[in-house]
Amino acid sequence: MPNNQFKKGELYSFITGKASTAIARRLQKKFNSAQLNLTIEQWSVLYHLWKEDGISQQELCNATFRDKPSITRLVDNLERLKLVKRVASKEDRRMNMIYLTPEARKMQEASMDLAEETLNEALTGVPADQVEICKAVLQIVYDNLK
Amino acid sequence: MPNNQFKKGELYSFITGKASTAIARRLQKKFNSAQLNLTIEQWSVLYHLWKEDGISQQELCNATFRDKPSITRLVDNLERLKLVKRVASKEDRRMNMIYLTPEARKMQEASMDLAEETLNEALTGVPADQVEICKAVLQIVYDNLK
DNA sequence: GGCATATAGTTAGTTAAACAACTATTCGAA
DNA sequence: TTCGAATAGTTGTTTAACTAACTATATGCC
Repeated sequence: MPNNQFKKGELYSFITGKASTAIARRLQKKFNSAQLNLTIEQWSVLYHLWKEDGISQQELCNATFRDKPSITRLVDNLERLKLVKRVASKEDRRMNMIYLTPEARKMQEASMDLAEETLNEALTGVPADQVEICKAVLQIVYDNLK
Repeated sequence: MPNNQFKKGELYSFITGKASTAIARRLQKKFNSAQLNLTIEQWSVLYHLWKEDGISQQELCNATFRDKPSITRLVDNLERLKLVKRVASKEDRRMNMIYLTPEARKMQEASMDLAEETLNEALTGVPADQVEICKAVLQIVYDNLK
């Protein structure tokens, strides 16, 4: 007897990710109000570049769980916004190393503060230990499927 | 002291919904393999119509947590696939009532089985009580933000 | 060295989401 | 009763995901 047999009526919100959609929408609204001219997807790329830039598009694919065409277009748009620069690698000319511009660095603190604020709003009233369980379950789900 | 103060390094996967994205991708692959010519978004609309059809587009907006233009286009595409029909309401001529075609009804069982299978794969190794906690947390998050 | 294969990235086409602006119909209140 | 506001739905624009097909460079094996 499988321990997680799902009843059909419960499938929908798990699959459609209502909660993460709601979080992303709230964060986008905060960005707009704060005149931060960024989409959530662009922010998710910058998020990894703030930790380390000068990485390849392929590394960004892995970090952000996106495919190569998606990263190509996101980097295109970030480059048009003058937030990143493609620099051809010296060692392997197939690779573009992606570097942040000073403007992009300036956006880190404000946007991370808004993201933190959004999550705190989202998790209001949820005990910390349940948040931990939820995060762990979502990580297992991700690992099971990737 | 807020009980859910998030450390910045933990934000990303919560906001981007890695887990639900992975579930949706897995389900889409199963649909494709099974020759079910449906996107996950189209399926999510049919999902509600299988419970009750003859409802308005606005009711579909509420049920699927989408805005009106999104539903207009999804219904456009479902109509092109001959899976639904728009019928102007007699009582209120502003409204389209959306009805399933017989072809759409035929797809219910197979697609729901694949969805159930996907969720069971996703939740392999997760104790049932932790699944329940996770669902409850995601519901609270959704309610906090909507 | 040369050729098959793998890897990095781009381009094209379809589907979808978010937002703003729009039309048509209905409702409600002076 | 009519005029303003609310509601139902559509259209246009931008951004993004996914697939498939493509170019260019690198690697490895003979």
